[in-house]
Amino acid sequence: MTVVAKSTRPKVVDVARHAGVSTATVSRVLNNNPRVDPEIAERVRASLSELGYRMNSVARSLRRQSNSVVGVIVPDIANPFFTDVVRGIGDALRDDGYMLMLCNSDDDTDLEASYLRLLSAQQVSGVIVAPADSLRSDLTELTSTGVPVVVIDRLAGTGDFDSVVFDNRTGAAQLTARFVEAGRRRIAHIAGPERTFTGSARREGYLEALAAAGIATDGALIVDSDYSEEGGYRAVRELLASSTPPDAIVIANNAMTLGAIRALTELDVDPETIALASFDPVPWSTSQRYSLVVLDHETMRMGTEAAALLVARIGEPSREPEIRRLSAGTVAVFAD
Amino acid sequence: MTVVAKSTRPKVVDVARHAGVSTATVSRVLNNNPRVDPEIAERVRASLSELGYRMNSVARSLRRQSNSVVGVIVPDIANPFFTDVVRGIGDALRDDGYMLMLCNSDDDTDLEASYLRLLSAQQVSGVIVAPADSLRSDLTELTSTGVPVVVIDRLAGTGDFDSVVFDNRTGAAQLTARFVEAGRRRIAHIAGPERTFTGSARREGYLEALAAAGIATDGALIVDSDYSEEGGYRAVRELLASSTPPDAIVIANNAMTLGAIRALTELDVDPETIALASFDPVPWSTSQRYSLVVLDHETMRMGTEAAALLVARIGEPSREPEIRRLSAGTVAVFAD
DNA sequence: AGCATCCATGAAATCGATTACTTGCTCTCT
DNA sequence: AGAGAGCAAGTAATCGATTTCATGGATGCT
Repeated sequence: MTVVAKSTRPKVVDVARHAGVSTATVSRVLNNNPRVDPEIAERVRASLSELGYRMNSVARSLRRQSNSVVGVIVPDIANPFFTDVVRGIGDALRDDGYMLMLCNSDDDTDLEASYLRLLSAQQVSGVIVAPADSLRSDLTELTSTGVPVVVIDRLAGTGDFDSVVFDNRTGAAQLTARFVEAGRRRIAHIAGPERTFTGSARREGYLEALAAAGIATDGALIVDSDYSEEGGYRAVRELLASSTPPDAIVIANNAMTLGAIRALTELDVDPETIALASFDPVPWSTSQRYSLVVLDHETMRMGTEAAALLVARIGEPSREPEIRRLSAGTVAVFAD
Repeated sequence: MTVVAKSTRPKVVDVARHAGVSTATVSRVLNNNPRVDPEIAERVRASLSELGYRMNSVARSLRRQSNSVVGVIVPDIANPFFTDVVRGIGDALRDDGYMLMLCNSDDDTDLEASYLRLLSAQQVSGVIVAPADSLRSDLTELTSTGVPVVVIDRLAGTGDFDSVVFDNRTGAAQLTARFVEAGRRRIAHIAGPERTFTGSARREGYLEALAAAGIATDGALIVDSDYSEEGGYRAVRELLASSTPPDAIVIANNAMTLGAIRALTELDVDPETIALASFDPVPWSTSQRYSLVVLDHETMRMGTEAAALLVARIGEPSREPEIRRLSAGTVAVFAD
């Protein structure tokens, strides 16, 4: 028989009135402050649930000057690599009571910058960012206002930030060496943009492995591309147009690998004549026609490590910045 | 030669002092209120940029009683289907100045409920949720506190919410009919959970198409599964163990399709003897061995429509709830 | 008994931006 | 000229929870 009251959210002051105590006491109960009479605490808790009290975190954040939100900026949420990383971050941070504010920079530095500003305005506790470019300058805006930042996947400028990256050079060298051991000699590389951290490191690893094996570098076997599916597609068509086509290709990321496979399929290249190697997870891939090995980074781990670094920095803002290099990873045979 | 001041973020009152005006005026300038002298506005803007003022959105949200944040809850961010939807939402809402708070419910109703509470506490402007289950009760907690909600992909309870869903029944019927026309007769169905909206609708469509074609339903050809890759794998092994195996399979989602392909590959089934049809995008898939058609929903559109509905409801909270049924989609030949 | 301690509790300030209300000036119209 | 409209700008209240500081009662110690 209760009258349906205008459903306005009860506030601490309402609870206080209902329980016959002050707002301070209610707040103490809400925050499990032990300095409160158990009996009164019980009464407050009763009022709390009777009135259906729901905390207003905005008010709390304003007063506490801190938030339980962490911003995450990735270049492309549709890329399984970043999806995995985000999952890792989310799972790890949930345990510490943080929520994620996810932003998709689309590899656009301006958009990224605007998200950084927005996140900073939201007073987030910290930001984890996979930079669209090597944009040290923009990140300093955050750090200068004291927002903890962790950079992932690609390093930004010098080592002033906590970072988590893979050992891309060694990884690329591993993949390349694998081909060498298998007797391949015309090993091509579809490279990521030279200006990107991962692109240049992977290229270096490839070159290094060739040098170590005493195989001469052939400029025609290195195609600069842009990490896109379409880029991989075009690169393969370019490589195969040669009179002396490659017998193996080390491809710098997963999207380009898909494009490469599409091109091979379209050109109906004999699977026997070519082998592929790629970086990053391609969990939804089901190609079984062409030989493909991928570097199995522990992708989610990049997320959990980043989360750990961020939590550490939030707890101790003056820590020395730390760069964690995750080992190159094991080679996973995807199709052979 | 400037002394590095303790980098404390300037507030409106600081800007006001610096520009020799009141905080009200500064606020008016910040909000582009036209009722302010252009000259003074200019002076304020100068102070604003000179001091490097950065809005504190938490304070603004508290005062305005609204936020420019929208919560999004999906069962699995790693699923390309939801990734696309989230992209659609994000792109659409960015234009309206909203940020996304992304939550991964992992198909766990409890986790989902806890996220709903958190989002509500964050005073988000609205929530877009793909329910883990048909959990009407939990969503009412949001609506009762007046938080606009849009339900996507799966309907929740009766039509009390704005929703965007695909016409799953018709879609399943289309896929099935396609097989019938191709002369297939033993058409199997790997079904999603009966209790899910999509699972039951897709099953109905399958049955409906068989009935329309006058093909008797064979219970042995319908395998109940759980939308997981592993579930699809097991289902195919079960179907193929029969003495009269199917010549086509309509599979209720993308993850199960991957499992199915894995099973077929492992069993080395002759691609000529079986054809597959599936729902939802599998953008990273590159299987070309088995014939596969997928229903090409406009997945991102589900996101943009949801965003549009949400914005409409935020603008007019008393709107009549609206259910948008996106057409079944066109059949896309993935590999044939 | 008398005084110091301790501690539960409450009153009120606080976080930073917005905005209802007020003030006082200018301009117009009679 | 004087009343009233119109408007820019300022003062102070406000959003809701937390927290500092003050208060008073109970306990312990000499």
